[in-house]
Amino acid sequence: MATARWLTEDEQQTWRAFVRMTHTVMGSLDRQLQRDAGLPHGYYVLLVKLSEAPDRSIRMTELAETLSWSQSRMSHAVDRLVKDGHVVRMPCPTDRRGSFAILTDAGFDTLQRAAPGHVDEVRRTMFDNLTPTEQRQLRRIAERIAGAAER
Amino acid sequence: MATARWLTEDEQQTWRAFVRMTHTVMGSLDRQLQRDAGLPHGYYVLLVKLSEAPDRSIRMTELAETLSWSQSRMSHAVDRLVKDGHVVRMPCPTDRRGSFAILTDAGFDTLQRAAPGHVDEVRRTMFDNLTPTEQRQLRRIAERIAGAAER
DNA sequence: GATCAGTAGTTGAACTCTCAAGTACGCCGG
DNA sequence: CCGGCGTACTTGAGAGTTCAACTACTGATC
Repeated sequence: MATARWLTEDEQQTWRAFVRMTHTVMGSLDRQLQRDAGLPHGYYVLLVKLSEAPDRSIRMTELAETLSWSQSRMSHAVDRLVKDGHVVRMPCPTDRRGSFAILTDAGFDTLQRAAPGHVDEVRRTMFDNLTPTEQRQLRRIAERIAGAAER
Repeated sequence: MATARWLTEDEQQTWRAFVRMTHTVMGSLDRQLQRDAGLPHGYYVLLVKLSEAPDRSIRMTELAETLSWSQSRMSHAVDRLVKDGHVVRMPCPTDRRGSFAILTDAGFDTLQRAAPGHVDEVRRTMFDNLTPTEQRQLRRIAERIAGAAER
């Protein structure tokens, strides 16, 4: 790569602002969810995915793929959620290697209690600071960048 | 908060794209730096800050404030960087409670070796996917959102 | 100069995430 | 029906982060 294509002053500023943005937004969110529901953001998303699935249950591997998590991470996370009573595991009847994670009623309750505060926090940190135009721009940019990484 | 202001479908999509973007970008960056320099992204930034400071040294508290880190996190991080020989601590002569973190030559070398790959990764995941217009838009949005959180 | 709230930093435990193995099962080709 | 390769997890150790003490010092007050 010889002498790398260095960042221009403007790119530098953009990059640092981007990093600050992600840390402030994700940090606020994590703290809010931890405080109000005792869950990190990732675990909240996990529960949301389960709540949206038929029978509130998803195979571990599929869940891991959906969230772009490693199987190991998923296994540890479900361990914790089982301990808390938010989730139960069920062996897969057709493939004895596999198992399902199933959202319990208690888990669903936690989700419902956490959701309003979560939405407020998302609004407060993001949408309240964006004009409709900026929101469209951000969506387009985010989809482009996230999409590019998926190849 | 009564019945919360729910997210519209469009906001929902924007939000999920945003989360995907931050995870893919920050994830790639962390993996790249971990692989090539044995450092998480935060530690890289820490070393960069030190390298930009007069005498390559900064008071612990000031460093923590600059990075929006807790003092505890800073203390643990510097522990690790000292073990690796990237940083040394020096007691503050005028305030015996305080101490400086100082970037060593070895730390500076690590930084210089890591920088080109890091810049490439930033380009690859971000700037290569943005038109100049989008880059301006992103900078403005990021500064706005990051700025709003600072009050 | 004794007191005492505040500041600077460290420490240890609990938690999450990653990475490398390990276990158990499914699915083949021979 | 039996190796052997791939899949679906699980496990354990190591590293980073947070949170709640805790130590040591400063600066202001009386």
